[in-house]
Formats: sequence, structure tokens, C-alpha cells
Amino acid sequence: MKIPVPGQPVRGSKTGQPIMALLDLLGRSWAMGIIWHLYSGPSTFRDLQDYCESISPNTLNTRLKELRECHLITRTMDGYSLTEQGVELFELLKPMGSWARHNWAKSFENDNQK
Amino acid sequence: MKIPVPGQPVRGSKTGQPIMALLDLLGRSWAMGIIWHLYSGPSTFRDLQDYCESISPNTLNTRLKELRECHLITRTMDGYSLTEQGVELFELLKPMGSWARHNWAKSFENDNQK
DNA sequence: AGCTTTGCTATTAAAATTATAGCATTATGA
DNA sequence: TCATAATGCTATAATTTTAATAGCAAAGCT
Repeated sequence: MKIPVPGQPVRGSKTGQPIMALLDLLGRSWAMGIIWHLYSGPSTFRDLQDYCESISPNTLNTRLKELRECHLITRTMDGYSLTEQGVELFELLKPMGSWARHNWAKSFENDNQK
Repeated sequence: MKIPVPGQPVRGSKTGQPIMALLDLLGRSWAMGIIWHLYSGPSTFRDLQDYCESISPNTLNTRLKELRECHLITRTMDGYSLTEQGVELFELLKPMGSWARHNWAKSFENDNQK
């Protein structure tokens, strides 16, 4: 799969609008999960495999490469970790966590009719 | 593909933590793009097809079903549109747009080495 | 009655993801 | 020092998603 770069054609935008490139990148399996997890600290490849219960090593490796080329993660002596930009992005993702818990999840409680 | 419901096993969480269910849902092709687009107003099925340049009708339909079952979009007389929750989620997604443009995209400008 | 728009379904092909095994380093430990 | 374990993967094949394309039924003009 082509790595989405702002300014170049990506899914959703022939001109590669940054937000579309970003959505393309993040909308791949496990991408956001990896970022989410790395915020709590650097992880080894195997840590990530454990965290992402059902990811295959191929996919994990592909995702890591993409995220690295897109400047969101990097390798350190302690394993993979977020770059400054990665942290910035996480900060934007973060509010989704509380919204999911406090608002979104609640709306499923009355889903027993159907 | 199983529709991710908070409280039930999803990719990334056997207990279905809300954020994981949300990331699973949004991390599917075009999901965030659809939400992004619908914020600008209700769209018909065909509008969405045009917007999501390369989506197939099957995938679009699948995604629409998922987003509907997860209370993020709904059908109105004008076509598909965001629910209140969908709007809330968009508001959380929105900052990513300016960050992508003003911060993230900039970091690619010096990527001509390699 | 014909033509268009809309919201799909069906079918097939291509691509992504998973599952599983396993290998080459580099510690670690006895 | 030699075995053992941890790490970061690659290879291969099976499965699942997604895309491409055609087309149809229902509703709305004209």
C-alpha cells in the first residue's frame, strides 16, 4: 500500500490534501492503536505484538515503516516510540478516549430493542 | 467484518474498551472520510461515492451500515447525515485538519534526501 | 411512456491482513 | 563458553477486505 504523503494523491484526494493523507494513514489497521499505545512509553516490536492482540508481524512491520516515514514514530534504544509530532497527534486523539467512554459508549446501553 | 461495539471484544481489546471499539470502527477504509465529508452537509449515496473517489459501492454501503449502527450517521430526507454524536466526533476530528496542514505537512518539505 | 436519479446487490478480481513457522542477531546466565 | 531467551524481523499460505464493474428495482420528473 502506498504511503500517504501530503501533497501527493492519496485515497480521498487527488491533490493530497494533508488531512486526507493523514486520514488515509491513520485509517489503516492498527495505526491509531499503535500510536495510542506508544504514548504510554516506548515499546519493543514484541510488546506491540502483544498489545495488538491479533496483528500479524507483517502488518505490524508495515505499519511501523509507514508511521516512521511519516515522522510519527521513531526507533530508540528502548524500542519504538513517538516522535514529537507523534505526541502532538496523540494529544489530538486523546479527547476521543474520554468521549468514547463518557458519551459514545453510553448510547449503546439502550440497544436491546432492534 | 464485525461491527465494533463498546463492551464487546474488538480488535485491540478483548473487553471492548470504548476507545478501542472506536478506533476499530474509524480505522476502516473511508470511515473517517465519510464523517469528514458529511459535516459539510447531508449527502446522497452517490454524492459520497463521488467524494470518496475510489470507494466501491459495496464498501460504501458496508461502512454506512456500520456508522449507522454505531449512531454516528443517520438517514434523512436529504440523504445521509451526521447524528448529534457524529457531529461531536467530528468536532474532535476537526483539529486534526489544521494540525495536518500547519504542522505535519510541513515536516515533509525536507524529505528530499534519501 | 420514457429518462434520470438513487440506493443499492451480484460477481469477480485485486489487495490487505492474518496465521504460523522460523531464522539471524544480540543479550543473559550458568 | 555454551545453552537459552529475547528481539526484530522474513517467508509462505490462507483468509478477509476492498475495488471494479455491471446492472437492477423503485421513485421522480417531463
